Amino acid sequence: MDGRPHVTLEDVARAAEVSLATASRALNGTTKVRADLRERVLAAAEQLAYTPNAHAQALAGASHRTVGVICHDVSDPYFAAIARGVMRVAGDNGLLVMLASTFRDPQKEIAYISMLRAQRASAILLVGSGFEDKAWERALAAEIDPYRRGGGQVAVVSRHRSLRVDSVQPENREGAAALARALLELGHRRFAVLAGPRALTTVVDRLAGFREGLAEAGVELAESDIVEAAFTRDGGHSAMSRLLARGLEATCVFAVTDVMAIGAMTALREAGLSVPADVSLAGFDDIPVVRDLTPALTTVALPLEELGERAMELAIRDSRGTRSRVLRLPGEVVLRQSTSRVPA
Amino acid sequence: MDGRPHVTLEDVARAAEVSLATASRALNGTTKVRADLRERVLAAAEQLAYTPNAHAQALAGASHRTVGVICHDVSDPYFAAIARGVMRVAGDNGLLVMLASTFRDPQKEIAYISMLRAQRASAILLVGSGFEDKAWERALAAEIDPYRRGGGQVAVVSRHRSLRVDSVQPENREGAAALARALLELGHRRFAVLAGPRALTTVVDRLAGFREGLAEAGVELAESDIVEAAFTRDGGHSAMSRLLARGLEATCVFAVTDVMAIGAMTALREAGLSVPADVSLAGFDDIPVVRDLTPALTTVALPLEELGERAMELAIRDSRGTRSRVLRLPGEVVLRQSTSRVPA
DNA sequence: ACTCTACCTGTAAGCGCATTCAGAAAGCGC
DNA sequence: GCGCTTTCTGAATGCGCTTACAGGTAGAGT
Repeated sequence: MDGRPHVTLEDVARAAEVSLATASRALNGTTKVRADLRERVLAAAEQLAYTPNAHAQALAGASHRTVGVICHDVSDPYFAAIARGVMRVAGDNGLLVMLASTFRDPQKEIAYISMLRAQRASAILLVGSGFEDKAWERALAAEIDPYRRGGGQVAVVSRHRSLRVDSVQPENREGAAALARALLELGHRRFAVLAGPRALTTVVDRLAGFREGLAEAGVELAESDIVEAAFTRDGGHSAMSRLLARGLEATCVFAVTDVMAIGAMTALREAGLSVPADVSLAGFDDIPVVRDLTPALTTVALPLEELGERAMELAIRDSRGTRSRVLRLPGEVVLRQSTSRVPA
Repeated sequence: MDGRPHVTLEDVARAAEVSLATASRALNGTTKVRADLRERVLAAAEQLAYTPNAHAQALAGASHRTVGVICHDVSDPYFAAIARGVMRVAGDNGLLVMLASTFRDPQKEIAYISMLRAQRASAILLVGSGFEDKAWERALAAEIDPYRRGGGQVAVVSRHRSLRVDSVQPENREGAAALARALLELGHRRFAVLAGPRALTTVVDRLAGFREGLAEAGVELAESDIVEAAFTRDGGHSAMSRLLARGLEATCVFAVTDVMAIGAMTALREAGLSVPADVSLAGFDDIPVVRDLTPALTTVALPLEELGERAMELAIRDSRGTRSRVLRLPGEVVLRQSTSRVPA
C-alpha cells in the first residue's frame, strides 16, 4: 500500500487542538487524560476515520499482536481443523494470524519463517511434520534460534523432535497401539498398512504403535504389508490400488491418516470390494467428515481443534526461562461401521 | 515480542565498516554498490543473522507485502479450497497472508478489517457472504472507504452487492438452473430444497436459479418445499431430519451447499432411506470430499481454488482509477451416483 | 595535465508513534 | 495567601529503515 492520504495521529491531535502526546495517551488510555480533552481526541479520531499505523506503533515499542502459523496446506482437513482452534484462541486474544502454506516445500518454510521474523511476529507456530533433511534442519535452526534469542516464541504441533521448543503432540503411538488392540479384538490377524512418507515422525510413531499393539498378541507386521504413499487422498487411493493389484491378503487395512483412508475407501469401492464385508478399514485423526462416509470410518479420534488451541496458548504465554513444555493429548479409538468382526 | 537484542542494520553496517545507507543499498540492491563493499555487507548480515525489521521498512516507505484475508471459518471445506488458491498466488508473489476467521460474527469482521487497516495491508480479501444488517453495512463501509482512499485494495469472493469493489463470483444462479435442468432430465418433478439463511446472496441466487430451471419445465417449487438451516453439516442434517419428520414427498432433494448435503446424506442413511434408490440428493460446490462419499454426490462443480487465485490476483493488481471489476466463473453440473432416474 | 562528468558513498531527514522528562496547572494544608 | 505535592500536558527523543542530497573519487575528454 502506498496511498499517501493517510490520517496520522498528528492530524488527530491538530483537529482536537491538543498535543501529539496527549492524543496518543487519550487513544491508548495509558495515562489519565482530562475528560474533555479525551473526548475531543476521540471525536476527532472518529471523525477523521483515524487508524493507528501498526508499523509505527511496533517500531515505537508497543508490542504488536501478530502471530505466524506455518502449515503444509490449509485445505487439508486435518490442518483445517487445527487451524480452527488456532484461529479461535487468536481471535479471543486480539491477535492477528499470519498464515502460510508451504505446500511441503522446505525452502518455502524457511522463507516464511524469515518473513515472520522480519514482521517481528510475537510467536511462530509450526504445524505438521518437518523434513528429514540435515541441510533443512540447519537452515531452520538458523532462523529459529536468532528469533528466539530476540524474544520470539515458538511452538510446534506434532513435529520433529530436533527442535527444542514448546510443543503439543498427539499420542500417535499410544493411539495406534490402542487401535491395533481394538482390531485384534474384532478377530483380525492379517493387516496391511497404508503409510505416508517414512521420514515423518507422525508416520513412524503410528506405525511403531500399531506394531506394538499387534505384537502384544503375537501378530507381526511384515515390511511387505506396508505400502508407502503421499500423505493425501490420492496417495491413499493409489496405495490401496497397488495393494489390491498385488493381491490383498489382509482382512483389515489401516491407513495412517483419515485423508488417506478416504482415498483408500474409494479405491476399494471402485474395485468392487465392500467395506467392511470384504475388508475392514481404519484411519487415524477423526477429521470431521469421516463419520459421514458410508460406511462411517473407524479411526483414532484426535482432539484436533484442541491441538490448535493448546498450541496457540503455549505460543502466547511467555516461556522465556522455562524449559520447553510438551503437552501430550491422547487419542481415542472410535469404532464405526468400516470395521467389522472377522467371521470365525 | 520485545526481546531487545535485535540485530539492526546499523549493527551490520558497523560490522562491515560501511555507512548505514550503503548497507541498506547493498542488501536491497536498489543502487549499484561497489562489489567488495557489498560482499562485506552481505557477509556481515549473514554472520549476524540479520533480519530487517519489516515495520521500520514499511514505515520508511518501502511498500511491504502483506495481504489480509477474512473468511467465516477456515475449517469449512468450501473456504479451505478457496484459501488454497489464495495461498498459492500469495506465495508466488512473496506476500504474507494474514488470515482471520470471523466465525460469522459481524463485529469480528469489522474488527479484523480495522486491524488489517492498521497493519497497512496492501490488500484485503473478503471471502463469503456478508450480513444482512444495515448497521453492519455502514460500519463495513466506514472501514473500507478510508482504507481504499488510503490506497488499499479490496476484493471480494462471492459476496454482497452492496460493496462496489473488485469481485470474483461463481455463477450460482446459472449453475443452479443447469442443475435443475439436469434433474428434470432424470425425470424428477417433486423437489425439496435445503437452504441456508435466506439473507445470504449465495442462497438467494442458487434458490432463484433452481426455481428458474424448474420453471422452464413448468415445475413449481412451493415455499413449503424449502427448509432453512445453518450453512453447515449439522444444518443440513437437521434440515433433512425435519423434512423427513414432516413426510417427504419429493423424489429429489437439493442442498444448496455440499457441506449441507453431507449432513443430509447421513440423516437419510440414519432414517433408513437409500440414496438414490429412495431419494436423489444433489449439492453445490464440489468440495473435494464429495466424490468420495457413497454414493458420490451429484453437484455443481465450482472452480474453488481458481476462485481464490483470481481474487488474489485482482487484489494484487493495482485497480485505482479502474472501475470495479467483476469476474464471473461458471460452475458445471457433475452427475454422480447420488441422483438417479425416476422410474416412469 | 586539467576540467567535466559519472558513479558511488556517506550524511541527514524523516516515516508515525510511544514515552521520557520537564514544566504548568491545580489541589492541599497551614 | 504562600509553598508544597500531585496531576496532567507538551516538547523532544528515538525505534530501524529508506532515500534524497551533497560530497568525493576516478575516469574520460581535450
